[in-house]
Amino acid sequence: MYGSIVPPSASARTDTRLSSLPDAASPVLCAPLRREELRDLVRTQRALVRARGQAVVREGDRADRFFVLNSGAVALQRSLPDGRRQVLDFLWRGDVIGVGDGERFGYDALTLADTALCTVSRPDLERLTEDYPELATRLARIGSERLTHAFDRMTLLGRLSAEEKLASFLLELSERQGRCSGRSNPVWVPMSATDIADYLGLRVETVSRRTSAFQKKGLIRRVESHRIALLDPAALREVAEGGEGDED
Amino acid sequence: MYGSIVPPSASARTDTRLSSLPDAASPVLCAPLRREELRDLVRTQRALVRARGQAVVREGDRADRFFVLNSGAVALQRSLPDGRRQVLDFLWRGDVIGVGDGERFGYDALTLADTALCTVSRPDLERLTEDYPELATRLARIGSERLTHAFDRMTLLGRLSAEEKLASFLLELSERQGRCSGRSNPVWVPMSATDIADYLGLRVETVSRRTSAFQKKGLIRRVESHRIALLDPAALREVAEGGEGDED
DNA sequence: CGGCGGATTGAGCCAAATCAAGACTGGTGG
DNA sequence: CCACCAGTCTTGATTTGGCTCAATCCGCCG
Repeated sequence: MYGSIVPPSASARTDTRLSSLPDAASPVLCAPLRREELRDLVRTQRALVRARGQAVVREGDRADRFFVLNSGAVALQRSLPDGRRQVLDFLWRGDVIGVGDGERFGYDALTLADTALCTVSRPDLERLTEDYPELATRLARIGSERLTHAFDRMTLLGRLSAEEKLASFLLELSERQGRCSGRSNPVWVPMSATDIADYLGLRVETVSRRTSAFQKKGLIRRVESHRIALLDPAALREVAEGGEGDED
Repeated sequence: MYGSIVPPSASARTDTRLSSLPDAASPVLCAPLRREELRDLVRTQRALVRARGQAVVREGDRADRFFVLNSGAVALQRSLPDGRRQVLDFLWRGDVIGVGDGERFGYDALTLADTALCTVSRPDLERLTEDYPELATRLARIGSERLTHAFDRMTLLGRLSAEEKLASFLLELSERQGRCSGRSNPVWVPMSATDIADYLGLRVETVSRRTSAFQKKGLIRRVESHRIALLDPAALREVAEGGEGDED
């Protein structure tokens, strides 16, 4: 969107050595796994790093592995034969690829920035859930949250205006980054305007125009490369909920 | 849409006596449960019937029960404060409400026609999954299918034209009814045009216009009350996939 | 410094929304 | 049995939000 892709604070350290994982509390702050579970995981997991724009999984791949994001960002997406694209979700540190999926992945997963993840085979995870029943519960919760989020997204895509969509998107980014990394206000926006458009069911130009309009109204401010400050989250919330949009 | 709501073949027989359930193969043809599982279920399940337009669950209700549809049809939906509505899914005989949900339901479930369902409490179902581990697998599969379907729907809502949406909808109805009741061609359309519009992210008038256009092109024909014959499913498929739409 | 890909901005257009009548349907009561 | 009523569907006229097309502009990188 504006500037080069630089992770918010984690710097370029990719942090892929698995041995460092269980001790480091931070990289898995909102991951679904706990220390003792991770300790067992380490035996079977593999770490991997993907540069920006690489595929982690492809639609149709056998879903025989799970992935947990340590850093970076990933987009889940579907592509139509004629090139149209729908971004299904953006994934952040601690998010998981493969939970709640069936036999095969139903989407491509592409990195939006340099990304470090670790991966566990499905049989290994199944074995783990037997040793740690609470883990199964946690995974089920993740699945249900994904579904609830999918319902949110359908409502957004089907019924919100461009302005409402963009406001919702910014607030979602903020909320989600607050949960995962603690810093929710100058929001990290690693994805391109095209990615955002494909997430919201809009075109790039519309995203650009609405972003400019928000900035002109003083609701947001572009602070640096790929970062946006929410100057008036309350007003943004108002816009997102369908408030007239004429009160400035 | 046109005419009164009459279930496709099942007539008005509501079939709610639970004692009849385990023996009758037909009402649960595509249900996730098997005979022996159902036999145990019968001890704890309750049957209920809802007239057209009734709520089965409300958004925010504690998700402490599961529901299985025996007959009829249900819409899952979200409502925005200003009255806008998004239909998340239509449910048919054999479909389940509550699988993959978290602590609380994230949607209203309303009947589109007179509907018979049975319900099991969550603890009872959990007990059952211990006795029949395969049932847990089946429920997981249902959950993953719901998620995949949610991804389909996002793509439809975000990226398809009105014409493509409607064609996809008709084919989905046909496919789903084929799986559940065996009869896939004259499709049963129990929901109102408004419901369809809210499912596809369109307005009623647009649904009506596009339906008329399909009929004029000879792709479909309204055969009777709430039933539509797909005269040329291949052409409909072509339209749904983004075929130009000018070949008639 | 110059070129390239993505972002922005402008002008005009078009698909779907909106507004506004009617027509049909099913249900009700006389 | 029919007339009427309410709700839904259909069709037409018009508006409009977001798309398309087309220049730039800007930041990044070689």
